[in-house]
Amino acid sequence: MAFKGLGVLPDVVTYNALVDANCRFVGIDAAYAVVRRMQVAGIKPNVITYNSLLAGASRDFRLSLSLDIFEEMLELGISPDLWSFNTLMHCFFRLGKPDEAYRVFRDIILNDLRPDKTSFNTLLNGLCRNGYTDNALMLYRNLKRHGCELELITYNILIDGLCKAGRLKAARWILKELGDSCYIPNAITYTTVLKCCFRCRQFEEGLEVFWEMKSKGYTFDAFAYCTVAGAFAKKGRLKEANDCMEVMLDSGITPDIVSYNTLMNIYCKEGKFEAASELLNKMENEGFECDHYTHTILVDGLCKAGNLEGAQRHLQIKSSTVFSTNLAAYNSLLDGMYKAGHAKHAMKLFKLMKIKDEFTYSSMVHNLCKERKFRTASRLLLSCLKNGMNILKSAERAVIRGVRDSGFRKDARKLQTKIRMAKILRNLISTLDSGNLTWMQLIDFGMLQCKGFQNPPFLIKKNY
DNA sequence: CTAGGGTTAG
Repeated sequence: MAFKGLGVLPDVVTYNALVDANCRFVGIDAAYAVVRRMQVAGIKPNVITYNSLLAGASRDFRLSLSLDIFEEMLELGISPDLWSFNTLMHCFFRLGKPDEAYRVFRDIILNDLRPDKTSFNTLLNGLCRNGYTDNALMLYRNLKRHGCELELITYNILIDGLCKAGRLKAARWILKELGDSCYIPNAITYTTVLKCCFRCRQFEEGLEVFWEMKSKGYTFDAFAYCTVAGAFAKKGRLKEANDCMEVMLDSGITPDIVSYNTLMNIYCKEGKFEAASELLNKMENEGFECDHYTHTILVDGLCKAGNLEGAQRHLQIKSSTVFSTNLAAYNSLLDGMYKAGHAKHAMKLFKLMKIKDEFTYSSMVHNLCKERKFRTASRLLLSCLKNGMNILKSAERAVIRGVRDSGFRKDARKLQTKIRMAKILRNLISTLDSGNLTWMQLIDFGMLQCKGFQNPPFLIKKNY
């Protein structure tokens, strides 16, 4: 090895740096190769080595690999520390497995490790992202009540989670509490609130926040610029969206994949497909991999421009590779087909689609109503609700109004009752699924840990 | 070595 020439031999710290760098910049497999090499060199990996691997697998959404790494760690006699558990918990939450994540949290306690601020921040974020905003709020309140020190990041997590769940009032409340705390909102807080305003169609308020952020001298990064440009683009204010991105590029920020996607979206909406294609080349030259946003933006843009063949061709190329499950792109194509007058083809595609979501159904229902096919529309609407999904309120209204106005007042009333029943059933099922009871236990138990009590093993045995 | 913000489809 090169080190030998210097008379210095690499030790575990050297290798750990190498493993972590490989995880971040090359890939988990390359990192694993380093681990094999260090074992050959007679150096034993330690908990830090494995934590790096775990984080790498988690970043790549490779759940089974994370579990393998964890198991391998145990087999080697390396006992996982709090960081290992935090990473694993985060991994499960990201994969939409809150119950597994909860089990990890329990393991932290069972292993006599005290959850730290990161554990609770990860927990709060994971709860929000998996539809447990109420529990997240409860946890936050309890943490506060017990005098736990909160961090700015805790507020940011909650504000974002509540906004994304559409709970604007609660988000505002937390924002107010942040104002009363010892923290000053940072750029992340501002971007979060900005995004929230745009989501709730409070466009002017969003721009006000934007100016306030500027006047307070916060440095704008790609996150802030793309949020604002994306909002402008959605509103159809393409000139302003373009200007925003120009300012960003002029300020010397190197565009990343999201910035390029934002630009691509603007070009497609402007109908500038040549510029879009040039941008695509530029991205590829700079070594960027197009992600499913890029492809969706292109497919949707082509559909809206009336180029259904182009969109279909693009999808076919991509579906042979990694994008066979790009639901958003298929939804775009479905809607585009219908709007272009190919109702039969659209229906065929709809039936072929194995995965559907509320976008799929809402778009179909809207288009069917325009065609005055209210029977089919109401059938689809009900099956959407029965599958546990939401449907756009406007789609629901269109069907009911359509049935009623075509002279079937009784049927319209019947449909309304059916919709109500389907919704009640859906909510019941989701309450059962959420298993609120375990979460309550978890939260009460978390309090004891955070308050500064020693681990009470008797309590663990009693409760679990 | 772990946690937070940005881009797509009705």
